[in-house]
Amino acid sequence: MAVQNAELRRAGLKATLPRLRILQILEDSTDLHVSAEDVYRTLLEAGESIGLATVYRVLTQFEQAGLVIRHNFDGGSAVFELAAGEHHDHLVCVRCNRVTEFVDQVIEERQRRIAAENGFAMTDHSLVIHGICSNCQRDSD
Amino acid sequence: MAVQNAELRRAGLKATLPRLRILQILEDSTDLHVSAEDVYRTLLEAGESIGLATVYRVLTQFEQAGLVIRHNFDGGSAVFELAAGEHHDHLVCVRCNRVTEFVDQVIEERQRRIAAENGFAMTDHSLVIHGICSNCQRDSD
DNA sequence: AGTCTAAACGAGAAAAATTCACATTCGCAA
DNA sequence: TTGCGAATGTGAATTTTTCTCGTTTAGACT
Repeated sequence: MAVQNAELRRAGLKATLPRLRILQILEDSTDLHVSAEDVYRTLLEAGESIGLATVYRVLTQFEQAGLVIRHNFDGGSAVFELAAGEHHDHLVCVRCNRVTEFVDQVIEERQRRIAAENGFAMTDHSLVIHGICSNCQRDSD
Repeated sequence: MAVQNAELRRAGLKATLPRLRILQILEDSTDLHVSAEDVYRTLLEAGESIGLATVYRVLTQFEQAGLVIRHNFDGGSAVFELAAGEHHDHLVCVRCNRVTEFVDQVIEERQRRIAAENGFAMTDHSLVIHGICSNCQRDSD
């Protein structure tokens, strides 16, 4: 609990109760990628009375502070992931939506070069490979 | 006009008036990436009375038929792009939202390998590099 | 050309995701 | 512990997209 407190301070955010709870939920989640609704539901289940608007606000603040990364995998709703650890990209199963992470230094390097060649100061990038995961291939007709 | 007609047939779609008009708009657009609203607005300006729901329906059908590709660059609204030509990826300016396209065979190849290594049957992929374009860098304070 | 039928359409309501407005509450520094 | 500006909760508003359903239309077959 004191840990999260320090994390928020380091990010330049006041350590308010909603922020502490939401950060805790992100850290405790077994699922790497959670939506605002997921967080809100978890809060309700825990009996906390934190508004959905606050969840959105806090997640956006976390994103701006670099604590989390927002992904728009499918366009339905955005999902958030703790920014802890190094950068990575994603494989998303188009059948079951399972997400697998990977890192590839060759791709990272090419991206830097491509941005430079096009005069872009790269701030970020996102690579999503869509496909059918091994489980779903097996289950298929 | 007969050209679009044949294109729709080839895609397995009836050549209805709304579909012909929307396909034409996509082909005529100077902007490579247009939203459903963009298409709708263009229709209104041309005095056509085609409903917004139809625009969404048609764009989704076009996507399923492989005529267009849908992107969720920012999460606001989806944008569509004619699927004509070869696959490419995107550089998006975080300031002005200008989009530049690029192709990199090394990255394409690595992606195929990564999907295979993870047991994924790759159906698609999308790589977006975010950054500040040269124009916006110059304009900056 | 005329007729039929399933598919497609238009309008507006509805749903889903997200943001806003504003009165109240809270964190924290003095 | 008190005060103030920042943050929150509620509920309404926006934005984007989908759904419903009565009407129209494209294309096959006279």
